[in-house]
Amino acid sequence: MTQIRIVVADDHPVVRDGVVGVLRAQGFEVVGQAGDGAQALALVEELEPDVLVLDLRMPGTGGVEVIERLRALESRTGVLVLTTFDTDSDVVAAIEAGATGYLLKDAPTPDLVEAVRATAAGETVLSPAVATRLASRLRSPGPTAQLSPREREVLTLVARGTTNRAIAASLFVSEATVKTHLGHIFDKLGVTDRAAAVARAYDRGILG
Amino acid sequence: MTQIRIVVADDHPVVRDGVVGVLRAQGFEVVGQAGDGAQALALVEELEPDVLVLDLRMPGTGGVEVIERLRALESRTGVLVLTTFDTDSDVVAAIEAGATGYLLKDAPTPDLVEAVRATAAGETVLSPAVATRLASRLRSPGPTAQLSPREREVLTLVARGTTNRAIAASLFVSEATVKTHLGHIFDKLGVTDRAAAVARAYDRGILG
DNA sequence: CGTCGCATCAACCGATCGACTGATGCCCAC
DNA sequence: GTGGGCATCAGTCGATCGGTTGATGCGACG
Repeated sequence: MTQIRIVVADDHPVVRDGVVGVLRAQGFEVVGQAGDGAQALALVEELEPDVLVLDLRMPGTGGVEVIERLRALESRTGVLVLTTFDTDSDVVAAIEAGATGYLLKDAPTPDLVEAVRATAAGETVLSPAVATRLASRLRSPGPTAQLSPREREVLTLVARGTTNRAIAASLFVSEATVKTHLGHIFDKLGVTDRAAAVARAYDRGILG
Repeated sequence: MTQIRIVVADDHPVVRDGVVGVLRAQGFEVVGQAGDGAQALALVEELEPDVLVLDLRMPGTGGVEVIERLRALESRTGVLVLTTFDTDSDVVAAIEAGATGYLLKDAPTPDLVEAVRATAAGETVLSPAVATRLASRLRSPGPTAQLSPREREVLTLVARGTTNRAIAASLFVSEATVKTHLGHIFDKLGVTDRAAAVARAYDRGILG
């Protein structure tokens, strides 16, 4: 079979070297490395590799944006997300954007190798932890809801200790509006007060 | 000069391989690898390397505990913390426990190499981001204060949306006591309400 | 032995919050 | 063109919160 060609994108040099080393040792052909999203995009467009191993958290152009743009370009490169975090927002955003696979960095090396192979073949691979998270997301449609931009804006201010009145002033709306937003936020997050809402938001990666 | 002997401890196989690869390529002698704190301790005791490259966040025995035990054993091995996170609590705990150096994983490879060399020589090396954090900590003694165990307990319940009265019942104290604790928490975190306190606690790694 | 941090409690008060009900305008998708 | 999500607003009400001041007992540290 033809050798699988790979581009690795991660802003951590150490991690990048590690992934590259592991993949090369397994006989894959690593044709390019990127330290941020923009480089990754350019490399993939130029080299058209079979697989892009991608970290989500990168300075500048983030991983999710990279995936979206690749999909927009109808790239045939499979995207294997390899990241440290498994917060709801990250996972869901990546999968929705069109990631082919999602692996956590604490995955054993053989799993990584197998995931790359599967990604090249167009198969979807998910870390057990990620799969569990997605499954639980499907099970409970209630707390699944995403916050609207305005709601996130309100919640961000709440997390800073801003009072409803001050939030209203800050956003140029009435206090009643702020309260309504907060009520919706509480519903969506399944909590009953602002302190808990902030905590849930952090847990889910909405804030932080 | 004699070759520098190193043990690498990280629960992420990919990262571990990366660090090991980089260090070996630079001519260091990696004499052992560990995937958790207990293994790391055992290896350091047995092999007495010059440097232990240590991830803080590991399952079971965490990095900070490893450092503390090594210091208790009067080990002469230098500890270079190499981790993804730079939250206040992590950094401070590691330094206080006796870490020789503290580097973030997004450090360039040459910096890592140099840091290992410095650590072996007993010098303290800090990531710029970490150094900044420490400096700002010294500058502002106010928000430096750590929360007492009881205060953390209260704050944890607050983050769950628990009401003061319910917290009081849960901890078998009066509501007045809870309020007093909360007042101290607000002072220490430099905030004025519970929502902001929760947010700050997450930012500092106290919660989460 | 004095001091300091921690944990505990009291009582008061004004400000704020969150629940509830009900309503309007907008824009997009089906 | 009808429904649905989003953003906007109103008004009321009881519950709660947060700030304040003051006080006690305890252990640690010097």
